[in-house]
Order: sequence, then structure tokens, then C-alpha cells
Amino acid sequence: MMDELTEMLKGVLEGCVLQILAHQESYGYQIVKELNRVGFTSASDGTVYPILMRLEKKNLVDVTKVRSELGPPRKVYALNAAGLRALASFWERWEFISSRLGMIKERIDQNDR
Amino acid sequence: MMDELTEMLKGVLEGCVLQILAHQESYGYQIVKELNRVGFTSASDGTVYPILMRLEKKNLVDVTKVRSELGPPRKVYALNAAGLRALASFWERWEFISSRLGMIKERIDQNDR
DNA sequence: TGACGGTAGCTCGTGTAACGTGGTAGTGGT
DNA sequence: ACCACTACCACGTTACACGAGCTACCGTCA
Repeated sequence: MMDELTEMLKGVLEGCVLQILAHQESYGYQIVKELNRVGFTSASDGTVYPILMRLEKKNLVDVTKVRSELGPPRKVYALNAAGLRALASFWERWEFISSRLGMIKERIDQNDR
Repeated sequence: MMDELTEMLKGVLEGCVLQILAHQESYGYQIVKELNRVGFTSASDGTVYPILMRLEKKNLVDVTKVRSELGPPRKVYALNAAGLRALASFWERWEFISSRLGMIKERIDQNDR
């Protein structure tokens, strides 16, 4: 069933990453594991790294290189003010779509047709 | 604000059309107006007609040509059994994403990290 | 008759996102 | 020296939303 999620995830995963970063700054590899943990098993590094690069290009995050004991240094991403605004906007848009979908589903035909 | 909805609507609008057709059979032009009425103002005919053709190709709808007094004949779309199944699947996927997003937002950190 | 406006349908091009595949590189353990 | 794990990145494919443009039917009004 979870194979056709792809299209519906567009735009959503970026919001997820923003929310994760709002909770706590993190880096690519960990974000992937976090997303997998909550159920987005299809989100691999090939999905997450482009998102992070997008966020960086849009200046929604601050990036710091941090050395790690295991493996190469990590690029730690932290949400900045613009990122927080983008996150708020994301949730607004989500709420909007969510409510409209509810309207269509429940069919509160207050008018015409 | 509603200008950046596009990406988040991917996959969702098809579900909306399915739901609209489940409520009552309809045709392209009317579906566009219906979507606009509930708030999806960006959904134009250039968006809806490809969706309808997709549904037809996937055999989720039955199509009938109906003459109209005003303008050219209408292509009336009606959901069939497979369409109803697709609709159910759509709501399942929506519920899935919706719940996971809720988890991430509310941060019910029941485990690790 | 001819011009207009609303109805109805369709096509094409563009932009963007998810995601698979594969590639590079640093680290520690054996 | 080898391997596994961590971390990052690049490329190509696929799919969708949407704007812009086109055709065509009908009734009304000039």
C-alpha cells in the first residue's frame, strides 16, 4: 500500500524536515532515520539530502560542520528565523488543504450544485 | 499565501476528483467550478482534464457523452467499482500521512533519539 | 449577418519534487 | 589490507500541477 505514497509526499517531506529541525538541530543521516522511524520508510538519503540542500539554498537553515567520532564530519543543520517562518507557513498550508479535504469528504453542502 | 500550494496538492487533487465523482457524477467544467468553490482556486481546466484522462485510462470511471443545450456536448464521468476502491485507498493514504505528520508535530517521543 | 461571451473540451511546455542508483570518502575494528 | 558503517553528493527517471494556447458549440444583441 505504501508504494503509491510518493506523489502525496511532495512538499510534505520538506515540512517534516523543517519540523524535525525545529525540535532539534540534526544532520542528514539522522534525519533519514528519524523519518523512517515515524513511518516514512521510503525516505532515503537520496530524498533527504536534496531537501537539505534546498533548505540551505533558500537560507532557511544555518549549517555547521561538526566532527564525529564515527565516520566523516557531519553537516549539522539548524533552523533560523526564516526557517521558523517557513515552518509556520507549511503548517498553514497543511491545515488549509486538510480542512478543504474534510469539506469535500463530509460534503457540507451549504450551497447550490 | 495560497500560491505555494502546488507541490502539496500533488496526488491530492486526483483524490478530490474521485470524491466529487463519488458524491455525484459530473464533467470537467463543473468539477473545476466545484474545486474552486471549496477553495482550490488554482485548480483550472489545465489541471482537471489531465486528471480525468488519467482516471479514464486507469479504468476508474465510466464515461458518457451527454448533449447540452448550452455549448458542446459534455463528457460525464461516473465512478465505477474500481474507482470506489481507488477512493478508499486514497483516504487510507491520506490518513496515513496525516497521522504521521501529527506524530512529528506533536512529538510524542515515546522512544529514543 | 456578424461579433461577443459563456460553456465545454483538449494539448503542450515548464517547473519541481521524490526517489533509485551509484559514487566518494572518512573512521574504527579485525 | 580489508570490511562495515557513517556521511555526503550527483545523476537520471518519473509523475504531477498549472499556465497558455487552441477548437468548437450555442444564444444574444447589435
